[in-house]
Amino acid sequence: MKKTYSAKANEIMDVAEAHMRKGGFDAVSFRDLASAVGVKSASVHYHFPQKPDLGQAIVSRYRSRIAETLGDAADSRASIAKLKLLFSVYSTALNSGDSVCLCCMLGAESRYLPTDVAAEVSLFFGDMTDWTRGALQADLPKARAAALAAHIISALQGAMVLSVALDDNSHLTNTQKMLLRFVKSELES
Amino acid sequence: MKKTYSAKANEIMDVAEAHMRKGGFDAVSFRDLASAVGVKSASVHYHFPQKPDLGQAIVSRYRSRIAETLGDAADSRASIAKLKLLFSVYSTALNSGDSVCLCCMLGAESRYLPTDVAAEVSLFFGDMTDWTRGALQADLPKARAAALAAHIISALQGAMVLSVALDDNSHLTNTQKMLLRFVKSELES
DNA sequence: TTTTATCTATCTACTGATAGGTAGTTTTTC
DNA sequence: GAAAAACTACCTATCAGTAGATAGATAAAA
Repeated sequence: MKKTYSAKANEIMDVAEAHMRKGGFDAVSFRDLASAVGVKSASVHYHFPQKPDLGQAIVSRYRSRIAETLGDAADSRASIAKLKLLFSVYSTALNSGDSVCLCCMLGAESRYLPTDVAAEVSLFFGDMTDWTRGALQADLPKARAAALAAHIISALQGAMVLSVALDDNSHLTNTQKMLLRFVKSELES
Repeated sequence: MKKTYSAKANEIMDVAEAHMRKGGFDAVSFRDLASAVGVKSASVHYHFPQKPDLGQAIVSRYRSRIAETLGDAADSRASIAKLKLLFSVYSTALNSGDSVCLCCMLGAESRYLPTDVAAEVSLFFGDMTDWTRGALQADLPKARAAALAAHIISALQGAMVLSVALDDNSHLTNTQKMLLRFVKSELES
């Protein structure tokens, strides 16, 4: 199901993704993208006929990339180790772009996005909570794991917002510490 | 320091705030605002000369409104009661607008906003973490209260994003339950 | 010969912003 | 108290800039 794109299309998506993370869906324009990758705006339309096509493609690619990094949530690694891997994905995202994660940005704008794009964003959050639930499931009752997983993803997303808004990435680190503390106490009980 | 605005200016701010919560700063246009309140776009410029003026005014008004609802964090109410009041502010915001809180939206866009607006958003998060820290300070060491407060605000913000993106407000409720559980265990230890 | 990837040129719609005008109200001055 | 000045809250008209999108041409590659 994973679509492939030409090198130029990927280059366009790279620029668009970085820009979208800072200012949202409307913040990227075909003209800006074009000049950033050295073509004309009509050529961007060749690769992505409409803007929602571009948006959906970016989010979809983003999902695959993270899924690949996280791997299988049901494998033999310890729950805490998996959690730390999840944390590192968020830390990397924040540090490597000086902006919130793509889907945090687009998620906030959900009510305003083309439906195809919003749907893909919704799938992303499904991916993340599912994976986290899977990572905790070995050590917790199913319902507890699900509730805890949703909470973890929420907290991480929010911590990115504060980190960016206050220009202080320690908010993400702080929330990761708190979550780890909480999860450990939950695993013990 | 609290600026006052005419009835019409407030009406403009109401519409702008609601719209900005859904699509961010760029999603509101002077023309749309004007037609929504029954004037011409030039008249909106009369009340708010430049768009950043409007943005800052909205966030500033938002801050005052919430500060008034929360009251004094250092008064005699119990910590847990104060926390529940904080939660209700977030629940109300989510339910009364079907969108994330204004500063969650603008906070994510921080890197893209006019500096005056971004600064005001940053003050909002300062308000919130300060108040929460104040609410917890009677029962916790200072540093612990500060870290916990920042975590609570982060988690609540993120839960709003998931609630909107997944069109399921139980994410906010769930995170509030988890936070309450965590805070109670911290107070006991 | 068809496909791929680009171009030029253009369209309509909308953006924030400004200049300058007009009633109606308030405040100041004589 | 009346006239003059100033202020408030709007208006019309317009500007330059940018948005997404399309039609049709071109050149190279498969």
